[in-house]
Amino acid sequence: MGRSAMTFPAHGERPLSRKEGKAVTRTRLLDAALAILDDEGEAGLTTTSVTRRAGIAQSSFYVHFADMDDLVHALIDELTVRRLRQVREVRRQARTVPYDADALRATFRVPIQHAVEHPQIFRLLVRSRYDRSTALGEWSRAALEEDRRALVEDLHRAGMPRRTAAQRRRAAMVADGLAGLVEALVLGHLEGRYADVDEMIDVLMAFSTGYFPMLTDSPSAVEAIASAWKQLRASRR
Amino acid sequence: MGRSAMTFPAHGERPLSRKEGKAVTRTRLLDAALAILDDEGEAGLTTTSVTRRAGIAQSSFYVHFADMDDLVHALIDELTVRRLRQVREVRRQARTVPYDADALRATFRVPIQHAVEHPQIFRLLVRSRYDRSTALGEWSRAALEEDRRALVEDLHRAGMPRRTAAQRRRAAMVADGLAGLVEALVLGHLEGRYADVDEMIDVLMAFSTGYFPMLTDSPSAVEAIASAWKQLRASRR
DNA sequence: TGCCGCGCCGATAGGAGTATCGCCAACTCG
DNA sequence: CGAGTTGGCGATACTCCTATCGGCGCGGCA
Repeated sequence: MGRSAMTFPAHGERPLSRKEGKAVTRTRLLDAALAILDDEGEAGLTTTSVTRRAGIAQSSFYVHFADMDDLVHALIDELTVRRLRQVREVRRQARTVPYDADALRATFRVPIQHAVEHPQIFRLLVRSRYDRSTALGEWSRAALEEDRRALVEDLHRAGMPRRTAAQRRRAAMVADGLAGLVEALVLGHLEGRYADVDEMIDVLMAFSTGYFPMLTDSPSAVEAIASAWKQLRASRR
Repeated sequence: MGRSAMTFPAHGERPLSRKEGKAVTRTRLLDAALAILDDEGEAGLTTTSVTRRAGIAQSSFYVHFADMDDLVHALIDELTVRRLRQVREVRRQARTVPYDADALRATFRVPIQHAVEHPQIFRLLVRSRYDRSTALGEWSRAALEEDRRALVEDLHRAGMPRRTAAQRRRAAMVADGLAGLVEALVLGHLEGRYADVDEMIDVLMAFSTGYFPMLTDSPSAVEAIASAWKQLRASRR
């Protein structure tokens, strides 16, 4: 065997070409970076730690990336591509079926499944929004803002009024609230507290009935909330 | 003036005693640490950056703390004391009045006000939960778990059934959901999207009506959700 | 009033990380 | 088949951070 300490993953019969080998190493560096961000946060992300986890020498880092910023931007590009695929599926789900219980359940299920399948990406997204001075922080805030904007459009399309600034702000709050609900339960799942995704969606559906009255700009919105309280009081006698 | 580069804040007429001066410096170091965690995250937290922001020499750090871990634990102790005061107020609010609309609004308002008054602490709490390998991560997860446990107790006391593991899990999901709702809207406020706390609480109240049927372990819980859908469909014809 | 304690300081040694340099071996292509 | 390319490597210079050392000046106390 040559000088290299690298061991490639199983790759069929023939050895990798130079280009293929380089691409594999680059992918290992990106995967290593994502894993370290998940395990140790930005403080642990160094060329030394990334290359060690990727299984190459520290100086080999600079064959693939100009510096650490370059790696982080490459990671962001890759995460953005993956999220665009996910968001496209969520958008399709939200658009192609009428607004009923099954449709709403499906619009909850898609992001939950993505988060469950890619927990490192999910955690990086939700934790990075607090980073003030990093490219990851900017990426996360932009992604979450785009999610909110799209969800607000869904709510308006479903009937939530949008004529005044207060109405649009109300819709944005509902969108933020829905995202906060999903995030909280997904974290519960990832932290091992809730195993059953359908049970999670049941609770999300229950919370969601709370904003239904807002889907019509009518007195019934106020009446529905009053009615909910009345029913609660009645059921407790 | 003596050798020290320090400038004390205004402190009435008389100069500080030695003990007072030492306490002031220690407080400046803790405040500087919290500010740096907020601005730059754990990666920016070094003895050099903390002492520079506190306005003392780097080597003076070791007069007050054994090392950086010592400072972080001292910060955690201080944040824990402050949160105990806050949690006590929330507990009092949740206990001393009957379960009605005004009481529920108040139980939302207290944590929102604390977060709005202490945004750095709020952001540190919610961001640190993702830290796997830090004392701040452990502190945050413990604090949020305690919040969830107390909120679950509130829900059970308000009537949510607790006989089976599924019922307790359902209550925990509702508690997590409520926390997720509050956090999402508080972040919206801190990020400048929502200025009016009462408007935020209106939306929280609306979402909350969604879990009301769960407060009784009766067929009406299922009927209420079905009724909500029926009302939605009726209002859209 | 004088000595001691101590909070602050600058200088510094050692460690960790970044980025570069020069070399090697193997792949690629004409 | 041979020259050129290049991905990987070890060594290293430089920077930044941690932690210690010794000194200074001033507050505190007997």
